[in-house]
Amino acid sequence: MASPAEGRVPAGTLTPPEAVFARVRSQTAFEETVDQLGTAIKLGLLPAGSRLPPERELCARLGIARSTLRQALTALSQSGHVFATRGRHGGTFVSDPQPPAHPPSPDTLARWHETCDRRLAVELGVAVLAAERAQPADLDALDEVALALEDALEDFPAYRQADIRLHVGLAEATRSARLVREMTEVQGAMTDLISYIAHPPEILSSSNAQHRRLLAAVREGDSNRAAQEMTEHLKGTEHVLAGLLPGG
Amino acid sequence: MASPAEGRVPAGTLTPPEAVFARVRSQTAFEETVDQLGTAIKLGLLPAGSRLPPERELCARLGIARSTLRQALTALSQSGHVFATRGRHGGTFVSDPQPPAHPPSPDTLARWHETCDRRLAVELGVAVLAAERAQPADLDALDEVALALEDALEDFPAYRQADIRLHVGLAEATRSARLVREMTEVQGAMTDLISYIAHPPEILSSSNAQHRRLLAAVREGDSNRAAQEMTEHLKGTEHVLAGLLPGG
DNA sequence: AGCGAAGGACGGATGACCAAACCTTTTCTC
DNA sequence: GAGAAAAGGTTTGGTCATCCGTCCTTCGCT
Repeated sequence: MASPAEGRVPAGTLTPPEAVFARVRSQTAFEETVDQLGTAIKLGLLPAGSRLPPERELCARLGIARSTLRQALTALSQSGHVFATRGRHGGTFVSDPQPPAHPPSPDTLARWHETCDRRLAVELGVAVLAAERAQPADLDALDEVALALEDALEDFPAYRQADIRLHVGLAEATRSARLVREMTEVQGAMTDLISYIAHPPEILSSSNAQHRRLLAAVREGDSNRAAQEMTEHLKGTEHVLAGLLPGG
Repeated sequence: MASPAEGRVPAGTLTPPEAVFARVRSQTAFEETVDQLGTAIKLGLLPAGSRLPPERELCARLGIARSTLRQALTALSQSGHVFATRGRHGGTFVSDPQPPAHPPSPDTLARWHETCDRRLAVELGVAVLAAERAQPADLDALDEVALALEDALEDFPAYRQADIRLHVGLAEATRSARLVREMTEVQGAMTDLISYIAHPPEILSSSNAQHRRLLAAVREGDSNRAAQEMTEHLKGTEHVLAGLLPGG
């Protein structure tokens, strides 16, 4: 290496992290829109039957052209996730019921470890910040969701739905838009992994106990304990996955 | 709301999170490349004087066309961060010395809170996973960096440089490419905030004590304590920022 | 002298995205 | 019943980022 300024490389940094030259691949606006809206629907953040804002308003909010938004909506309607009606009081609506979910792709399955790692980071950050910042009103809403969870031990779709609301709600309590967004992305990825494995009520029940302890720690503003409970909670689902997925 | 399927919206989800309709803005490949390489240079991951891979190889690694890469390299060379020499054994090199850094933009300053939140999540996740997964070789390398930190109390640029190597090294110890990438992004954002504020040796010294405790916890594989030490460490810099930046 | 490896420059093809206008359907109101 | 209003649906044309391939220029090594 005959570089002009030789021999100044500190030991240990001779090889730059691979991340430096990693693929820089930006999705198109179209793809991002499909993902964002599709995930919101999949997670129930946009409930079945609900109406999306009018296209002319929505494209402004998303910061894209109407034609681009329409491409995304066309894709979502072809996959059966939304449908549109014309005329006054028409609009684009979330289908009810939703089409059956696709089984996870081999690619998704192969990267499940990465997904869990990312989830750990997001959820841990959320737990700590929520413990510091959650307002009483937030906590009351979260408690209500926790109650719904207790009643859904036998109905996994309903359970998962409430579980998502709990985790996203916790993220909202941090008042960080970024964390809310990352939480929804991560929950979307987790849903892809989770939906195809069995969830006996006993596991959901112990998961609920962890939820309760987590919320208690958040209510007390004890961020260390919140982080601890969250770690334990996540390890639980991770162990379940490890037992059922390849390379566990 | 005269939707076809009325009255099915669960209480508490009547208003979908704003994140659902948030701007979906993808950077261009050109911008992402400038950011990725620029950040790596700014952080010293690509040390001053070092040579980048040949353009024909680099564009393949980054997954972009050569002309796009050249746009990015042109931008970086116009800003003085790199320069190119032609002919055999020529190449693109990181400038030495680097051009002076720009002062943080008002926009960056206004969002410093968001940056710190994101940092918390990434670093916390890294701390926990590093405690679980770090190999003895990783730990030895990290200890070496920690030693360099001790000797740099009076020289902030050198200190910061070693600090970055410590945090990125910790991320590498998690074996998660994603976390390494997020760590570099976050450190880049933090550098923008940090470089323009005073850092008395006493603060750096107490920061070093936290580094030592953190590494000890990681070495013992005690992820809870690692998370705790990391939280404390980050709160330190956050308090310093809060005292000096608007809206603290 | 010439070969080879590097950066540098050009030109066309493609596709994503945007902007603006216009059409069609439906329902509400007068 | 005749608009008016509010929604989705359609068309068109243009801009710009990006890709791909080709060729040129420089310059150290053999």
